Amino acid sequence: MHRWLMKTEPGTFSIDDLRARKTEPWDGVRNYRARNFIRAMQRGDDVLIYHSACPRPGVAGIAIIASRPKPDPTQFEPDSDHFDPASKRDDPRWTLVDVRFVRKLQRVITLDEIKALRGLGDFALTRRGNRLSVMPVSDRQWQAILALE
DNA sequence: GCCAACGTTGGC
DNA sequence: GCCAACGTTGGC
Repeated sequence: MHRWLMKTEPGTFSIDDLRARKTEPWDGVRNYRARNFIRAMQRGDDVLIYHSACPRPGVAGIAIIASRPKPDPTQFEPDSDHFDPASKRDDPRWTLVDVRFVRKLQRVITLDEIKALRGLGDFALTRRGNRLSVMPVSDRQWQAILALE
């Protein structure tokens, strides 16, 4: 069992959207490191949903992984923003999982608060200049962040 | 294989 | 809107 953090821009798809949709295929990840984390995911893994590129960046809710990793269909759709003409049907380059809503936090745990935590060890979210949209979260990180709620 | 140019992310 | 950081592309 693993824990993860997945970023989303709330102006495009927020924790409220996920609540309304219940389960959402997490398409459009086009970064190899992020993809490799997606490929390591298993049904039932816990996820922090993080709001980025917005006035109050931070953790906004909790979800779980609701499918095995599978090919992201948007890579084969020419009209999609995520179309990848180099990806092959018999060897798809990009992978997604279904993400299921669990709950919205009572408040957003902001990036500033998370940065102020100590003793979290190495954490991609607070590393300088990090742009990774899917990353692992340790048990200690998970508990420390949610303890702020 | 190197590296400059360019594009994207995302905090501020 | 700015800009630092980082990934990707493509010429050589």
